[in-house]
Amino acid sequence: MTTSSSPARRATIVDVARAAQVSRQTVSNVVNSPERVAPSTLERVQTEIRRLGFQPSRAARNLKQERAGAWGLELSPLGFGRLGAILDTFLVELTARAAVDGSHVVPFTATDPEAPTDSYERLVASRVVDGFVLTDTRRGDPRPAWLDAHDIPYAAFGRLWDDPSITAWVDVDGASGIEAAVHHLAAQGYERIGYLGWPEGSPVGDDRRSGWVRATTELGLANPEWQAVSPQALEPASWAAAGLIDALGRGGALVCASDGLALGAWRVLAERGLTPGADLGLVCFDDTDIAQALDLSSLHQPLAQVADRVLHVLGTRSASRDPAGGLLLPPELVVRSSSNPAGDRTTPKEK
Amino acid sequence: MTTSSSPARRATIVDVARAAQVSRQTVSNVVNSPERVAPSTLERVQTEIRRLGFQPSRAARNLKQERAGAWGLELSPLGFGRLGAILDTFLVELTARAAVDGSHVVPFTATDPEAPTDSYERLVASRVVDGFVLTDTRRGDPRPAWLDAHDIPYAAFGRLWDDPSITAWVDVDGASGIEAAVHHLAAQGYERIGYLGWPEGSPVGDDRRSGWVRATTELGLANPEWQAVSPQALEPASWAAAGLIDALGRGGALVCASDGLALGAWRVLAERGLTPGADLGLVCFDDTDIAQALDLSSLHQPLAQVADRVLHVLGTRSASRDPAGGLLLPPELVVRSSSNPAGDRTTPKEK
DNA sequence: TTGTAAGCGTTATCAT
DNA sequence: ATGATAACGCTTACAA
Repeated sequence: MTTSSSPARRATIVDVARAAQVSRQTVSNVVNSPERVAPSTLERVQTEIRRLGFQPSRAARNLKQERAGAWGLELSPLGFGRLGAILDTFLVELTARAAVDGSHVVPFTATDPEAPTDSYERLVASRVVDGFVLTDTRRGDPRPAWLDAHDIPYAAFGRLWDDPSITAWVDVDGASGIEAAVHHLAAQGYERIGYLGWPEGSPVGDDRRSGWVRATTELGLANPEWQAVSPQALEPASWAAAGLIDALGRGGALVCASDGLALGAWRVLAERGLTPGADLGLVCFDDTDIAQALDLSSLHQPLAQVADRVLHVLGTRSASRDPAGGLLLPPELVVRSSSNPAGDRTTPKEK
Repeated sequence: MTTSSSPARRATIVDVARAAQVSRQTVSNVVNSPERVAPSTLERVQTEIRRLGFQPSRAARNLKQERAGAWGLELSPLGFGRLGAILDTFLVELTARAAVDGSHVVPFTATDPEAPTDSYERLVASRVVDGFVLTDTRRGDPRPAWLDAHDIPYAAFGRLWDDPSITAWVDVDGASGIEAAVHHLAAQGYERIGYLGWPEGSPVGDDRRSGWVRATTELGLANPEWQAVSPQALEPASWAAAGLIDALGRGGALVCASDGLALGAWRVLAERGLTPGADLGLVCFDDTDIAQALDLSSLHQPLAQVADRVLHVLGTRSASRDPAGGLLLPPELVVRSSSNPAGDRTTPKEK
């Protein structure tokens, strides 16, 4: 900002037109349909565009085209800043992908918890966004129906559990991911494979658990006693994990519904002087920084792909009930030392 | 989206004008300078505004006012999705505060690491943002100088280390925070207070360490041997912490430059059957979900305040060299069981 | 291939 | 207190 009091004036389409000795329409064509411009003119104009650093004003373009070129994303306290949150990574991916076709992501926070759609209403009414990316979808979520009723485009990261006919979503296949984890652990030689999940009732949690049930049944390893539940907090997770670890014993393995729960299990192992992998197999979900830091095998959500497909759904202005919609992507199992029975990870010992 | 193929047409200022039998200028006045409108007209127009759900189009307003009403925020891989990252929380706070005066935050990612200012250039050139919020400032950061040279408003979360005359920043006072932590530990009765920090050379790390040096000197507890360094990764942090814990012994305490480093120390304690707090005091920095999960005392960064002040700096279109600028906010020490010598936290024991 | 005209929705200025 | 006019910068349709 140095000394001048107002920001530098930026070149407009007229400046370029004047400099290149053409009409402003021609400049517009150079930018938007270069193939309709004679090569010589094209180059002359492009040179001036570069020289002047011209970029079309988004405001003017938006006004004319009656679209914002932006998608709203609610930053819910549920999804951000919590243990094992992955939404920050999703935001990064979404932002990067949106930029490819010149769109933007506009984050916003809910203002009134009583009226969850108010912020959505304001943003479309003022044409700041063309539509929304939903996250943290839940049963009884009022947003999809409201958006549908108001004819507002949207796509969700997470299944829309209420209405199977709405297919404007992309999600990660938790069940098949957990299944893969169980098979991986079995292949590594772990014989008793338990599951630490969230209390029944959450769609995501129930889905993940079903993968464990399916895989252990398939392998003839099913045992309902090797299951425990805990909310997403360290203390209860530790207690639940402790019980499971007792039941499974050395040589057993534990699949956790989240990295946060796995932290509880890891803590118990650490306190008992047990090494993840060597003494007890451990695989978790989400592959957050925690899993990476603790070197835990984890199911990595393909967030870049999710972002890509979410934007695709938004881009194709087909109905939210497109029967081809509803995409389930498999997570990728990242194998680390915690599921390696020959675990060779060393830890500092007392002097 | 149901069946119709285009989104619903939103009411414009003309619709309201027609419905309320006034000119569109009067509607504009009702919205922007209600005091200049006769009470009866005011009410009539406001009723129509509500009835039609009218909101001024941002694109039109932006075009007319030649400002975007938005601030750009680069999502750097450095700041997001890493262990102990707090930028996601900062983004939430920034977004919420910006909304108060109708502004938005537009996140973006760098496209070319070789040309770090390219994305900035594009965003201002197309008038998507009026300026920027900088994070992850570092020595030799090319952005402040570039923004200054191009007369683009900005404010940084984090000191601008290169040029003390640039004061468009807000930061958290790491040194005084650590100092407070040391005093707190001393007051709790811990006698030997060590420090686990990052290798010398990072301005943030050096700043934090200086707080430890200052406080321990002041208290007559200085001992250069009670210091160790490690990069922000679990394995090296554990090794460094192990050495320190040996040197400090029971009844000592450890201040860590970050929650990530503290995780390493916590792990060592766990493996040795020691309880944070009761056996060894532990205080860390950032108060991320990890500190909360492990019940570690931690220095909480006042991100809401930082966001508030950053927007204030951007709002007042004073120069970036305003001598009144450069605000250092104290972090708040959140005391948990890890700095309580009478530590009463129970952990699940083996059956 | 290039240029002309109109309009997107708003607000600042000036007149009534 | 209210309204007419012009302008912000761009694109779409149409005319040359």
